[in-house]
Amino acid sequence: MSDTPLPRAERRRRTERRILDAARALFAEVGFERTTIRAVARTAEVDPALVMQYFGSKQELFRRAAQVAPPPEAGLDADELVEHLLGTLDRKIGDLPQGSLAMMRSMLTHPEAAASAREVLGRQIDRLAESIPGEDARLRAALMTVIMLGVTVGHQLLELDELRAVPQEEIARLLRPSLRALASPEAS
Amino acid sequence: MSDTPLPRAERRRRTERRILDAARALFAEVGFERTTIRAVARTAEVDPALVMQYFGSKQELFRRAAQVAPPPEAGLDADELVEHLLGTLDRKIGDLPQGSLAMMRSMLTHPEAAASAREVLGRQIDRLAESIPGEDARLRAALMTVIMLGVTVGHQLLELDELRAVPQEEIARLLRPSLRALASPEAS
DNA sequence: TCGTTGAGTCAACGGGCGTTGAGCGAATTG
DNA sequence: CAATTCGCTCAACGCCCGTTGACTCAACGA
Repeated sequence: MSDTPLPRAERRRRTERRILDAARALFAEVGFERTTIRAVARTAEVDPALVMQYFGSKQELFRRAAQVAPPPEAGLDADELVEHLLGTLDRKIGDLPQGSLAMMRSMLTHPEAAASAREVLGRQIDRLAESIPGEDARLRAALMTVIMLGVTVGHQLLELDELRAVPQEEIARLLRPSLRALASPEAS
Repeated sequence: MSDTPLPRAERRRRTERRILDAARALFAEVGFERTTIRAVARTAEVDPALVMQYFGSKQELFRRAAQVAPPPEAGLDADELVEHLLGTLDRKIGDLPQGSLAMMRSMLTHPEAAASAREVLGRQIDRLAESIPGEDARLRAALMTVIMLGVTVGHQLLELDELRAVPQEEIARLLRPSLRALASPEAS
């Protein structure tokens, strides 16, 4: 068997990664307060003291683990914007979204997560508002944003059967007119 | 001064109420995990042991404090339904809504709160679906529900400036077409 | 080969938590 | 007025948490 004992630096990197992965999964699953350093360490098969040694504090570990997806780029028209938002719906698995879930899971109870969520949503609102005409662009942008927030919370965090039972395209199809109504102001 | 020493039963009732009010406020503000029996007792100006004596456990205290608003009645048509939903937007202050906030604040991190939220939202989806024609009524109802959820979370819990800055009627006005698009299926 | 580094462990700390049981003293009851 | 009830407090319990400092030992560099 290939038992090259692995160089020290590589071992270190892998261990840190394992801790970060474990933290991400736990933060995403049960949120900041119910995730313990001890549980993270156990999952990563490591001593709790090592988690502290690498990340300094639980708060800092959370900061490193809970990363959020970047907001959409500027310079889209209203329809492109809607499609971009709907496109974000399907990112369920993988690395970055797991971090986003951790952030969202904790945003109602952990102050720092709330601050971060506000900042990210604020940036998304800014981007959206640039592409929406009219006086109340910011409010419309905010509503589009919280609509997506609600769908995500209901789907990913509360795991509502009604949303989980159908493919993402079906949700996107039904949601499209609602978002369009907000993206392009006109007589209804 | 009127120093009628208050009958025992009355004192008891008032104390229990004070505890319940304190619990509601704290659960609504920081959620289940960060709310401590000791803090509730301090706020209600009472000994922590008394809270236990009256409510048995922190979990049971939460159950009593975090009550949710009843779902809409059945038998409305689509437009009435939309108006009913929009009407629920303004309940910011008062007693029952404080309980709802407590529930919502904790639903992403406290399992029992999550279960309760799922149940309440499920009932609301049921009610809405009854009044919506078409094959995908339940999915449409679910989307209307999570849209309102998103607005409420953004407004009441995350306290997004963009939503707090405008009167509730303005939000209702902009949201109405989006909800109508889901409530009454037709070619867009 | 041998001293040095550094990844990883171990045992313990101080503190806050939910919870409990004994007790006090004023309102109630006969 | 004596006996009893009961609202309420006090002091403590065991537990788990985040965090720390001393330690072990294999990989490394000279």
